[in-house]
Amino acid sequence: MSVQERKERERAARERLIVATARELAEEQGWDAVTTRRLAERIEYSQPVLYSHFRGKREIIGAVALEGATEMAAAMRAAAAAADGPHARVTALARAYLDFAARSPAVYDALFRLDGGLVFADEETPQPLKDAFAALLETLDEVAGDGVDPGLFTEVFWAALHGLATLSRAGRLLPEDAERRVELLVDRLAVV
Amino acid sequence: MSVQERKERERAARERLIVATARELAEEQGWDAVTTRRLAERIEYSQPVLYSHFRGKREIIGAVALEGATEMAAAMRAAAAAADGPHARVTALARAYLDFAARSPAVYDALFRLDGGLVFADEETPQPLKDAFAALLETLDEVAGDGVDPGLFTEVFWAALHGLATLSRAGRLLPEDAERRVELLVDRLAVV
DNA sequence: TCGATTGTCTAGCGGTGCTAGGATCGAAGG
DNA sequence: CCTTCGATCCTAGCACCGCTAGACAATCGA
Repeated sequence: MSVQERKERERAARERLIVATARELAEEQGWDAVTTRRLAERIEYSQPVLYSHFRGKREIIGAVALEGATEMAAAMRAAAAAADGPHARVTALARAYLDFAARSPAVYDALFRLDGGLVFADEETPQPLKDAFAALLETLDEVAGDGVDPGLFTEVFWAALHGLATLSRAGRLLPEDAERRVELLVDRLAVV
Repeated sequence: MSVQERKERERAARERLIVATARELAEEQGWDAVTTRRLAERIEYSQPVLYSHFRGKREIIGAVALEGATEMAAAMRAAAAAADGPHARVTALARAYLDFAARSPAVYDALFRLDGGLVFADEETPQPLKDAFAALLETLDEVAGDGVDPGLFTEVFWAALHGLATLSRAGRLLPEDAERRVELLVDRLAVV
């Protein structure tokens, strides 16, 4: 059975290569540049190989998104853990979120702007996505305020961050005020 | 000169037809379905005619966006004017914004999600976009709070609304809590 | 009436996501 | 060791995309 195991290992390695390459290409030149032909050429296989791993381009985007969700959750937890006190924790969380969106725009797009065929706010939501939301919730729970459902509060806070992230990147907000916007948002939304 | 005037009128009418048809098609089947071929067929002209009015598909999206910005500004002003007191005004504004995004998703996408070649937060920003931001500012000015720049406050509030609008439509937020999210957002952000 | 200009269309270019079908290669059985 | 056979991969091609060159017809001014 060792032969078959080796093949499966190789196959899994190639799948990781596809996802990693798609991500690279997307970060370098944007998702529009991630065509099945270019992607296939970069991994040095022909196009149909991609379709033996994924149903289509959408699923590849989804795979990048899941990978990104895990990293994002880790980044947010690390930032929150390094801060003292509720207010500082929330600020650090917000900065980490926006930082991730700014540093990895392609991954952020895969997660929240493009259609990666992922299901949200549902039982069938993949674990990494649930976990990213949980990472937000952990820190925001303590500043939701009395009588306010922490889940609801997290949704609103998340939406605000998402709005800042997307509008900033699209050049629809003045870049120099980014930090002031974060402070205003945290000061107003979080109940300390 | 009357012949030339007639021709210009007809040309302008056809341009309006293009924009209106693109919008219709986008609302019916999404922007992906708005191809130059389909659009040309619907207006009963050949493809190249589109390019005698617009540089490309992107500019058509931009035209739909500008049209939408004017309507959105009017809707927000009407909603705010019909409410009494700062808190009610801001709530009405937020509802009007989210309502517009939900009712006209294609127009909202043209405005804020797709690349319509429009410039934001700049001197060259088209008037309808400036005016839509002004409509937000007018109502939010009175609830920005002491020592907070109304423009900055408006950006943050707008970003929050944008986040709610996009995440809701993408199925990333539970639909049934929409109203509660608006209330929470307004209660926290607006200083009355 | 004739030439020039304007307007529109047909046809086609290089690209996209995706797939059918044939070639090739390696593992298992005689 | 050789042969068979199944898995694996690639070539070639589909229908569609945004966009444009160049042919053609209609209209205008001289």
